[in-house]
Amino acid sequence: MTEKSPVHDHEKPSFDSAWADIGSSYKSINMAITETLRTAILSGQFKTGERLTEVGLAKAFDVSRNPVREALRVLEVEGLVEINPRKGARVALLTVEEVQEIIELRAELEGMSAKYAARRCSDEVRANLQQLLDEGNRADATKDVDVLTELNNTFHNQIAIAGKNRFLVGFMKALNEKTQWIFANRPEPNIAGNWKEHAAILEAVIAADAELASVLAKRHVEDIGKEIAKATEKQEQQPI
Amino acid sequence: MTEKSPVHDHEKPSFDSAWADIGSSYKSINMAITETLRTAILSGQFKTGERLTEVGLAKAFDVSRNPVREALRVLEVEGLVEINPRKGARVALLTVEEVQEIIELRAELEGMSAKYAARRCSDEVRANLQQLLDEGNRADATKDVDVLTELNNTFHNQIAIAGKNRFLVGFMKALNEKTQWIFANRPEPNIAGNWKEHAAILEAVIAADAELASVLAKRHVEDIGKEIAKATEKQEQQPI
DNA sequence: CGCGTGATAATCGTATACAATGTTCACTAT
DNA sequence: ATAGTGAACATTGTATACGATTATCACGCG
Repeated sequence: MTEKSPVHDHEKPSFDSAWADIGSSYKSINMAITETLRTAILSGQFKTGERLTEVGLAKAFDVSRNPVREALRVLEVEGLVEINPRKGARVALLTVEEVQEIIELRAELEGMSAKYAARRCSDEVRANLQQLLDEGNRADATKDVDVLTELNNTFHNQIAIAGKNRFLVGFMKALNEKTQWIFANRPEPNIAGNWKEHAAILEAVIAADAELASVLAKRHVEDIGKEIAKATEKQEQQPI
Repeated sequence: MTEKSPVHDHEKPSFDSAWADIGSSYKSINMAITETLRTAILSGQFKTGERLTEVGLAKAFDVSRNPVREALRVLEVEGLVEINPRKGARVALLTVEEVQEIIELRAELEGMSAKYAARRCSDEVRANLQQLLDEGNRADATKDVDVLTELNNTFHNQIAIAGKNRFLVGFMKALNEKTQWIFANRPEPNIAGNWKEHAAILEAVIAADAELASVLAKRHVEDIGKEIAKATEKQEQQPI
């Protein structure tokens, strides 16, 4: 499924020693299935509410049910799958209230993250952010949409990482995924032209203006929320 | 393992209809093991870094390895267990930096939560909080430590719920668990006498003073952080 | 014609089995 | 003695098998 590192290197047998040491780029089937399923759900390939039977997925991936079960359990914790004992699993649903709550929280955390980033980013990180800003400005000038969407994605992650709080990074990753998921299940994503907002945030972070960065980042997400709200109204439905 | 609801009640066969309908208080073995393991880890029964072999746990619970594997995968997502492919699982480690980050984030989120709670709590919730406040004051007056620790736990959860954001509730639950875990792996928990801080927060929430509630809640967690830092210094070690 | 009812099929929960990989440790050569 | 080597053991990864529960659906009764 993936290439495995050929070196075993006689790493010290101690189980206690920092075993984050590589060697294992090995990916077990359950991990591969987890990732595949996750992206399939987030991209809308699997519709919300769609049933996910173990044998069905097992056949689709041509594996036994065990790795599938483990993947489903993981995705349940992540909130993407809903499992009912002895009933089965399905892609989770998102109510409009939950969508609002996701955006609300994401706005706060993005603001918090930008604040931290502005306060804490080292010269090295600052340089990276500056580079990201330059690339984005170029891509924005030339209307290079592909590069722009790519940069849009890295933007949020970079800000989060610059904030130097692993758990905040994790939470924001989860919320970003959910936002992506929301867009995948709504009409007209239609964002991507908003690099200027990102640029303003980056500039504030680079300038170490924590307060401004925080406000801009929060507002940025709230704008996204308005986009979603508009798109939702245009449709009718509730449980998506 | 648990009593199962005797009624089947001919629930409608539709898979799409709100199937959150009970019927299933059934708890599968993997869920039971997940919960048992989680509390064992959080309470410090399993030391951080301790190895968790599948066969070992399977024998301990007298089940096959499958439910154990699923439980371990779930706990890995929750951050309590660390799994390395083809190496095995062990109870996760917490560095001092991570402890700081947990507290930092918890302080922010607790403040945010209190702010939301103050803004949003309905009359009914307000009444519940008032009752919680009264009970706590009584227990504090009579130095009833058992009741007090109990109330301390419900306090944070109640505030979070009153904030009306499911994802914030989830995140804070995770962070609270981790805080509990930190204390379990440090000397002298030694808190429990701090009901007065809780009381002040509750009063602010009930009075709908969002700003005050937010500041008090944040500071409250920061105080907890100082307790932890003191206890940590008193020891020497790093990776706990 | 609608509604309970039982048989059948689909699906989940768990156990067992086996292959692949990793770890341990005695043994040998230097 | 120490470091390398390889065989035995331990552990994980995955597949298969079987029992238990749930869903489906045709059938007979009112």
